[in-house]
Amino acid sequence: MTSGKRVTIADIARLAGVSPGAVSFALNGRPGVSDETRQRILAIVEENHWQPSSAARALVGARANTVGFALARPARSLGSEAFFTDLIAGIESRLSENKVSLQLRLVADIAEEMEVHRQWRSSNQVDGIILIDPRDDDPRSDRIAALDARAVMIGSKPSPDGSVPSVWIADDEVAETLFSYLAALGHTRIAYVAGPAELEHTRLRAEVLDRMAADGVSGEVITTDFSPARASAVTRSLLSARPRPTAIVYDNDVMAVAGLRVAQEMGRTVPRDVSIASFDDSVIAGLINPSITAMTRDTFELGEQAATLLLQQIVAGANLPSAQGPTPTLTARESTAPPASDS
Amino acid sequence: MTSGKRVTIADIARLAGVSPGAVSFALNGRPGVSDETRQRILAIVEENHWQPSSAARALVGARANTVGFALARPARSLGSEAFFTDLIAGIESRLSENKVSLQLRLVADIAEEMEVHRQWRSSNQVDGIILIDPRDDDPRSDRIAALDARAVMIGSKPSPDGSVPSVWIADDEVAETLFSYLAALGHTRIAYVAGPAELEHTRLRAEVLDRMAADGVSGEVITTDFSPARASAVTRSLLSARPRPTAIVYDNDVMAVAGLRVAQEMGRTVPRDVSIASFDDSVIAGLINPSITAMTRDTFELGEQAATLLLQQIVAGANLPSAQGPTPTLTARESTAPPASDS
DNA sequence: CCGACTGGCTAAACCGATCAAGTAGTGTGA
DNA sequence: TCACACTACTTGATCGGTTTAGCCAGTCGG
Repeated sequence: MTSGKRVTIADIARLAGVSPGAVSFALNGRPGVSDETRQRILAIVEENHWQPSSAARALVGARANTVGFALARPARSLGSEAFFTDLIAGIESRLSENKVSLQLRLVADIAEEMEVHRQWRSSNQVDGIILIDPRDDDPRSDRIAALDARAVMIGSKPSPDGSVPSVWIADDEVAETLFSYLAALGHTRIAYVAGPAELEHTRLRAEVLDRMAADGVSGEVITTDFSPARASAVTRSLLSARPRPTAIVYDNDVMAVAGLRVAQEMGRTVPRDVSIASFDDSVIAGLINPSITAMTRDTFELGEQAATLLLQQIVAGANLPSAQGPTPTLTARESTAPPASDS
Repeated sequence: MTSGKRVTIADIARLAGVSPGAVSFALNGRPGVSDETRQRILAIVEENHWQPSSAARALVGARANTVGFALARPARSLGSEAFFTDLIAGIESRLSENKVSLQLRLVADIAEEMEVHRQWRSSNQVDGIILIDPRDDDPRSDRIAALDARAVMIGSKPSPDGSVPSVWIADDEVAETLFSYLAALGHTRIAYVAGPAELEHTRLRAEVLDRMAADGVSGEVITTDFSPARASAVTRSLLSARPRPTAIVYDNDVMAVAGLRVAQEMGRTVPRDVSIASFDDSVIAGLINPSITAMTRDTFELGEQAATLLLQQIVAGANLPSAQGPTPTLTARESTAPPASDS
């Protein structure tokens, strides 16, 4: 049907009997053409299926209708975490509504990530950038400012003024909710099997547990590399110790499942002998036997909110304030109960 | 530091004392400049951190160094399947090595998918396109040909000549492996809890089970919408029927976990009373108690292979033959055993 | 009745690369 | 010595939009 040649603004102009400039004015809703002419042009555009060339637009510095996301994580490990798929799906879902595409790129480290940001910016390939995994003294924030790019950081707290605004989840509140729930059930010895120590949320959650010593809860924090193997080993030694914890909280659902299995292999009944909970929820956590108590966070919505903030900033052409993301809620399931009176 | 103005080929030309055209020749390794001049130009390029403008390149029809992937799946459900994250990670991993980006877009249906393909093509935004979920009489193949675009289909069989080449996983062989394994254990009544009937691999797998009637295996196929709720309901009725199956195979791990739980709730011991297996593996499948026998496929590598084929086609400027993807292997775990002698 | 202003449009420059065509300058062969 | 080829460039067109400057006709104010 429609053969090779692409329909350009010049074609439309010829058909409408006006100049290319006039067509551009009409299309972009700016003054310079009469309403009558505008309607005629728009009709012809419609009729001939004209599509703007994003390359040409990008060249003159207009919108690229694309947002970039460079991810500095090991590619092989991404799949085991539903987090990223949900996040990306959420981001994309909001972007799609606005006919904006997502440019995804896996990079080795922060240095390469920043290099990619520069390329994207300098060639006008993206209108905005999404950042994740904030760290202390993050070099990316300054770089983004130097590039004069719009961006959002997905993190654990509001950004300081002048740096990249964030969409954040209050990890301390999340920890407060889960640990308090266990304490209210009567647990006084709680172990927290965490991720790597350098992650911000690990620190925030551990601090909450520490503070609960005031309420008579003795907490123990063990950091891991997130691997199920480590989780199994840690669980085994926790349950062999004396006195042993009556509740174990894991940083994610995969580790919790691994821990649950170890407990069962050691002959403990969950939740009678030990309660188990996770900071991360998933479909599986609710299906397993016993189902696992977890903090449910709406990662999809987190992605949507980040995309929304970014799009708003792009339209405004300026930074906007940080925004709090969806608040995780406690989903109590079968794996938690008051501790057995004897222990 | 490096302030606003972007470094263009004209800047480099001025610094090197040559014309912009000469710089272009030097950069693209084509004849027309002396080796000496070329070296000088490249040094200046390096020194001044010149970066090509992809917009300008795209405008003249050169490579965009981007590959497009429009996904017609409900955004909310993507996260529960590790498949997509792994696939995308695999694709991206190979693309990154070649400094190529992935343009991801979620769309509502095939019509919108094709519309996006047209936009991408007509504005030279992507060099190639990835397709997934082939269907009978797929309209996308013709459209891709009309756009004269490079593409790969991720599917279940080699593509017919002239259409979009595929990277495929032999779903019939996969089914053969798993069903035969169960038959060899002594199972003669096998149920298959499948996905939607319109998916190609559902049909292929079901056909394999049907053919096994010749070997004395009576199979039953129940299609679902992939939801754990349906899987639970189906499992409950399967295990209440008489005679009931001694083995149940699920299309993915989430459904298998749901089925396992139902069996346990009904007082059946797995695998003594009923064997359970899945066509899809995951970390969780190996951690759960009992761990679930599954067909392990290397989705990451599948993505890598698809990206490789696509990149090769882009370089060649022509279609290449379909290629077989990584062969899934059986991972036997605790959830399968010979059927109890009585039943 | 003249100048200033305004609405509606055109012409042309521009963005940053690629590439075909053209032009010096040198060397080669008859 | 002239034609010819070859090297090493330069010039200028080109892609498809956006945008500035300018033109013309009509209107208004004084």
